[in-house]
Amino acid sequence: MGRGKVELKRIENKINRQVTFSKRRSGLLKKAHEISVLCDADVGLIIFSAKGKLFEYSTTSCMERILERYERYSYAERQLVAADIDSQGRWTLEHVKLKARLEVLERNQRHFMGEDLDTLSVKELQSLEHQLDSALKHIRSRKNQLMNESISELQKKVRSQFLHQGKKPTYYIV
Amino acid sequence: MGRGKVELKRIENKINRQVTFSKRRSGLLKKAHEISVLCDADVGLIIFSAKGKLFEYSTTSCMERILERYERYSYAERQLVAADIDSQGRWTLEHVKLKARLEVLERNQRHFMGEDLDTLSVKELQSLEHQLDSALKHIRSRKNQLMNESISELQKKVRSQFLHQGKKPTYYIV
DNA sequence: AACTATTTATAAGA
DNA sequence: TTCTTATAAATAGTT
Repeated sequence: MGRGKVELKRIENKINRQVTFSKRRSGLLKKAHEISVLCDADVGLIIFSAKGKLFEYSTTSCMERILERYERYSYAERQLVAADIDSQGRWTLEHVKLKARLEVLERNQRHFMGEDLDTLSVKELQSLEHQLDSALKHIRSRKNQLMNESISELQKKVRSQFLHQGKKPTYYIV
Repeated sequence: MGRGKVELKRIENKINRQVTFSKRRSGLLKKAHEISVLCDADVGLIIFSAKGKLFEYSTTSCMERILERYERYSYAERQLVAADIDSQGRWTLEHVKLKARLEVLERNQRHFMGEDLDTLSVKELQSLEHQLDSALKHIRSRKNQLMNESISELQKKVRSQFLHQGKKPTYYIV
């Protein structure tokens, strides 16, 4: 659709690729919305640009809802092949949901701990790296804040001891 | 795109709706694939038909991977869903165990993401810091390994082109 | 499941 | 980036 045919392969020119991404992204989101309205379907669409920026659409405006539904569906497919979920009732559903969720979290956690990295692509590793970098910044900042607070607290104590009891203050390395 | 314009609202005729769903579904999946190839994007698409049948596409052929990446991005929302699960829960022993584990994992995960640090002591913060530091080392090392492998692969290709076709090799910055 | 008249998406150009 | 426009592609209605 356009002045020329395009081959289905990565667009080498960076500018072009970015422009095409922007155009096709909006087209895709639009069509996702259309099928969901016209045909009463439940759609979830996640797009990460090459740079890692996230775009999303979901019918219910709640992606988590559809992801859960997906997890449930695919987990059920995997684990309960022959089982009839309906006949086992609500407990099974809840259970399956929890377990699916747990699996995702556990896998995630391993990644956060630098384990189980073999299945990740360079792109995914980079995303993880940035996330951890940013987390470390927060952690260090909080740690420094706490340490500074405790230093101030100690200094205050020492000063008041000095003033009220006429003792010579002793300083500790903290 | 067709013999007539269509209004953006649910197609009332059931047959029509189903046919349109089938046509547009394949169009949507195709376009999702195209943008991912052309523009180097990572796409996950989930479609539930009105009847509840699942159709899906994901760039890496591994939906779980992209969902995880998504979860990492939009962490805050997950908390709400977890709360939702809690309120619906069935209090069986198994459930209690699963949920306890989930809670621990989720709390942990927040810490790994540098969130919710207010309740941690200096010592705990230091331990977290070291853990993340070490995780980052693993991640970077794995990333570098993958990148080096792909560089070697490319160099091999370039060399073989040179040897077998008598072409002067061209070197790119990778 | 095919066919085609039209609409829609979009590649290239401005 | 945004708009314009020629053309490719998708698809609504039909067979």
